[in-house]
This record gives sequence, C-alpha cells and structure tokens, in this order.
Amino acid sequence: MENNPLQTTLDSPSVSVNLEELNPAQRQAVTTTEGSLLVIAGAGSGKTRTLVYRVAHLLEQGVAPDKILLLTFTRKASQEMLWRAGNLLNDSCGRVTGGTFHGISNMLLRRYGHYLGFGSTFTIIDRGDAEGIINLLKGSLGLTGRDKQFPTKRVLINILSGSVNKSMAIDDLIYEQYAHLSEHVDDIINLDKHYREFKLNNGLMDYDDLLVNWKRLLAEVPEAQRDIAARYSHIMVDEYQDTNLIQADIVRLLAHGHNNVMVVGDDSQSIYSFRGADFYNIMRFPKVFPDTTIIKLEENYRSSQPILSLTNDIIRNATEKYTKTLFTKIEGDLKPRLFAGRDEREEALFVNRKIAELQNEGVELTNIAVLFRSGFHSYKLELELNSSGVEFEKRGGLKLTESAHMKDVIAFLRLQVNVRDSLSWNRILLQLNKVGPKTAAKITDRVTMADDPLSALAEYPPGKTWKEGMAKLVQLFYDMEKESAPGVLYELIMAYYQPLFEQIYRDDFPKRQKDLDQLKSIISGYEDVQSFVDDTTLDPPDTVEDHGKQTDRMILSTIHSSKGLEWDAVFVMGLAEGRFPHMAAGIGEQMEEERRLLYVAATRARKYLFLTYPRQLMTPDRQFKRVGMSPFLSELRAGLFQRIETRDGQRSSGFDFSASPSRTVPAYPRKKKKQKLSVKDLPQGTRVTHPFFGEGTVKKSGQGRSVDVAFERHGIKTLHLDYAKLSLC
DNA sequence: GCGTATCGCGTTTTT
DNA sequence: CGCGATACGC
Repeated sequence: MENNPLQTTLDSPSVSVNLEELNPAQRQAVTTTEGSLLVIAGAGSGKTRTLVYRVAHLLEQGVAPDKILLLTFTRKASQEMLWRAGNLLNDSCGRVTGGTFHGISNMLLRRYGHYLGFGSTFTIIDRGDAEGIINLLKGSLGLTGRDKQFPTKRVLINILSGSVNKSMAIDDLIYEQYAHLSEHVDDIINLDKHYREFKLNNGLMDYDDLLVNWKRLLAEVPEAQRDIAARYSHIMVDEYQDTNLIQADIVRLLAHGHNNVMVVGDDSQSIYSFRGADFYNIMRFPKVFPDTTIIKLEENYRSSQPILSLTNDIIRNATEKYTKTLFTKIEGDLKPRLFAGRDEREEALFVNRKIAELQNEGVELTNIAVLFRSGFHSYKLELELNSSGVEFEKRGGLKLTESAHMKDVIAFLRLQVNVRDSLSWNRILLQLNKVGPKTAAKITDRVTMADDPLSALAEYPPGKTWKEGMAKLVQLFYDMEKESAPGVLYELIMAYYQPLFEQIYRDDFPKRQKDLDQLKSIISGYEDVQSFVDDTTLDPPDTVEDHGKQTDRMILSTIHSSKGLEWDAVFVMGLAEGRFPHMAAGIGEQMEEERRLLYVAATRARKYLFLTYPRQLMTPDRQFKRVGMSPFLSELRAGLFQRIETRDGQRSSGFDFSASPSRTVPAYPRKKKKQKLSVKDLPQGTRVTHPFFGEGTVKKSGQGRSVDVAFERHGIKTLHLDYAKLSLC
C-alpha cells in the first residue's frame, strides 16, 4: 500500500498549532473533532488552511496519523494539502493518508478486487476511450450517421437511472432534450448493455466503475469492509459539492460506526454536474448524518471589496443555495473593468495590451491569468501572445496523454498489462498501412478471443500489402514479452513505432516528437508498467510546450481547470451571448451552473478583474453576427464595474470595416483563398517567417509540399505548406 | 463493391 | 482532434 503512487503520505509530527491565527468560524471547524461537520466555505475563505489545521489539531489531540483519511478530487489538491500540513508539523510520528477518490479506489480494487470476482488485470479507460467504445457500438447497432444528438454515455446513464434518481432535477431536462429519441429507447438500452459487456470482456473499467466497485467492497464484502472502513477514524472530504451520489455513499459507508466526517464545500462553486456531481449532496448531508454541526466561512482572504461585491452580485440570483455573504478586510478600490471589443481580435488585442500595462505596473507574469468557457475561445489571444513574445501555459482542453500519438505509444504498454484490451489492439493494428477499421476489427476480434493472443496474432493470415508490417509487429511483441522495465519497453516500442509515427503524422511529427521525448522521461520514473498506465489515465500530465524554463509565464485556462487557484490579475474573456452561457445550456439547473461558472471565474482574482467580450462572432456559416454581452453581465447592478470604451469610441451599429485598416482577419469567407506558397517559391536559402517560430532559412525543399526550415530560435522544423503559415520575408 | 486514404470543417466543461 | 463526405485502389 505504501508504494502506491496514487496515495500521498505524510511523515508527520508532534504538533503545535496556533489557533490564534484563525478566525472564530475557522477555529470552530478546526476544534470540532467529534461527530459530523459540514463546512460551507465561500471562495477564498481559507478552506485549505482550515482543513490542514484540523489535521494538525486532531494529531495534537492524540489521534494516530494513520487513522486520518483525506479525500480530494485532484491529486494536486491532496498533495498541496499534505505539503502545507508538512510545513506546519515537525517531528515524525506517523502517516496521514490523502488521495483522490479514483486513485484510492484503484488501489483498493487491485488489492481486494478478487472478492468481487475480477482479478487485478484491468485497465482504466478515460473519457475518450469510453466515447470511442460507444461510437463503435453505435456503428454495430446501425445507429451511425443521421443523429448527432445521440446521447453520450453520461446522458445515457442519466436517462437510464432517471427512474431511480428523481432527485436529479437535470433528468427532466434531459428527457425533454432527447424527447425525439423516444423511438430509440430500446436502442439506448441495448447500447448500455453492450457497453457494459464490452468493458467486462476486455477488462476495462471506466471512472464510474471504479467508484461503483469501491462502494460494493464496502457494502458487500465484510473482509474488505473491516480492512478499509475500520482503518480510519476520521474522514475528511474537500470540494464536497463535486461528489456524485456514489461518492456520497462511499463517504457514508466509510464513516459507518463513528460518523466522524468533515466535508468542506461551496454550493456556489458546483460546476461539474455534467460528470455526475450532485450538489444536493451538500444539502442532504445534514439528513444523512443527523446532529451535523454546520459552520459557514464567510470571510474572504483573497479579493478586494470591489471584486467581492461583483461576485456576490453574480450569485445573488442563484435559486438554491446556503445563503452566505462574503466580506473582506482587504483594502483596494479598483473596480472590475468591462471591455467590449469590436470582434474577437480586438478583444485579444485589448487583453494583450493590458497584460503589458500590468507588467509595467510591476505585476509578475505568473500572477496573471486569462480564463474562458471553452478551450478554443483563446485561439485568437494565443496568436497575439505568440507574436508579442509573451510566455504562457495553456490549461484545460486536451491533456498530453489524450493526443493520438501518445495514445499510440501507451497502447503497447496497456497490452503489456492487460493482453485482452481490445481498444489497444485496435489502435495498434490501425497504425499499419493498408489496414483500416474493418481489417483491424477482424484481427482484434480473433486475437482477444484466443487463449493465447500472441500466437493468434502470429498465425493470422496477413494480406499481401501489409504482411511485412505485421511481421515486425509480431516480432515486437515477442521482444516485449521478455522485458518488464518500463524504460526498456519504451525503447523497444519506439524502435518499432518511430517509422510508422513519421508516416502517420507526416505533416507535423516534429512537434509531436517533443511530446514523445517528454513521455520517455515520465516513463523512466516508474518502477512498473501497471502504475504508469494507471497514472496516465487517472492523473494525466499537462501539455508543456518546452519544459526548459517554467518560470515566469502566465496562465491561459478554462474556468473548470482554474478552480481552487488564484491570481492578482484575472481576465475573463468571451463573455458574449451564445458563448457564455454555452449555447447548449437550456434553462433551469443548466443555466444555474453556467452562472456559478462565472462566479468561480471572477472569484479567482485578488486585485484586478477584467471582463471582456467581442461584439461580433463568426457563425457556423462564416457570417459575422452581432452579439450582445452575456445575460449574466447585463443582470449585474450598475456601478459594480467600470466600462472601458474602445479607443475610437463606441461604434455600436453597422459594419464599418473600412475603419479598421490594420485588421488582418478577413471580413469575407475564406473562399478567396490566400495565395499559397508552392515549393518552387522556396528554394534552399530563402528567408521566411512563421507566426510561431519566427524567422528562418529554408534548408531543404522538394518533398511533396513540405520544406525543412532552420529557425533561429527553434531549430529545424519540417513544415507542410498547406498547413504552416509561412510567408516570405 | 468493399475498404482505405484524404480533405475540410466545427469544436463545452473533466476526475 | 474527430467526424462525414469524397476519392481512389484492389
């Protein structure tokens, strides 16, 4: 158990906690050590601090460290918490356990899974895998094409559990939203059945399965129950508003017999209902645990009063909540600013300019963040930042291990762990030239059904065109069979995969190569393949462009990925109709969640808060459409923010493109194609410039439409002329 | 005719 | 990136 990387442990302390440093509400939360405790903690109210102090206080009271279990949602959160506790505590006297729900669940299932009838060889699949399976099954059920609206797995589960879970208000909406699918009810039920079977047959487990099985261990297996629940006397859960019904049940079962549970959460920051989180869990908590002490932390230690007044107003109209009004003693009189750009580009230019101004005022780049609803809303800004040389890190959106080339490599390692993982077989076979979906599926079927999958692969009669590739693949597996060290396996895989890789991603493989190099250093840090594979699914590393100098860069992030963090200056961009709230958000609970999302975004700011939106957006048919500001903004009381006007005044009507000579965004559809460079325009030695890489010299040209260019600052790149935005100097 | 390769286009949010 | 439509090849 101690070696599991999903569990963070802390060697700790003989403690001395100075309770004077806390406010009365925090102190009450820290010193209430027996019975159930619900802490409603507003944004920036010192929630983590309170949790950490409580751990320390419990230890001071003589609770053994290994009796305390701290559950969080992200591994970073539990690590930070224990790290902070470590700073507070001194001598070593034992270990406090902290981890994520999913990580601990995985660990327990590897250990106790046999009680539930499955071995320890299962593979955890991520969202992409799950959707892939669903699509595959849709195909086999003849459901492809026509209906893009067909429910994803999450919706499906909600529909199916609708009769069971009346508490989920969202269900009604889903029924309405998918009413047109009523004729497909049988198909949907079939799909769900097939999905379960597929996972079972292939030893796959999705995020929900992990939790469901943990709950089963606690509820159905006395031996496991004794080992797990009896092990801890104090349970603490952070971000309780993000728990789903199963997690709430797990907490209840873990606390069975002592009810020493402390949960901390903020109903106003519940933004994860789409993945099953049910913030009614917070409302229900006092009923599940009678005699719960409820404490509210209402003093904010993060933001200045003008920012807080605005955020209080955002949440003012929320329909259902534990009422709390945050106040702060932090001084400051800078009102949040609101800016409307003519279009996305002007919005980006504004943000870019303000960032420069903030830097001049002495705000460090690391203390600035730009937040937005969806990953692609920042594209324009990224271009601007790149051209003005501002270093940034983008969070949210695709994770490193979710990109196709990463999945390619990881698939080999997954097979090492679970030889019946047909998702991985399929992916690997598809890499072979002249092998497509049909052929790959046939081989995968044969191989995963066989007693000895490897020989089955070797014996499969290959087609003429891909015979050679298949032989190499078989050889690779025989070589891998003899190895177990992750580093060595990686080398074997890359020796096989590299040529295929360069062929498959011929347009941009040099960029992807960097990721693979990074993967190499991640892999070599692991003792065994199993924990590497588990970790990359449960806690995927973020994409890092170049991990040389990680200091002094700003953050671009989706609001979801920004939760729990804070910066001196925060920009929230894209606050326009149709963008925020997201178009698909209906009325009712979905709209409420969008409102809370804005609340989360705005409460990240300490001193400076900028809200921006474009006045026109590109519609799907490439027309410009004028849009107003987000309804959440128009709701706000006047005087809580200050408007910044466009430099050339408020041009509120008409499309006056002539007034913007410097715009490079085409006003009309790109049908009139920008004249493309061809290879013969770029003989060796030509000077060129690229928006990302800067200036460089052509080194080699003539292979199809690719050229090799040596850039001064970024080395040699192979660029595809249809793809790269190259221009002559 | 079946299966594979290629191109163009629109993207929610994620443990 | 992944999907659908279209083009190409056995």
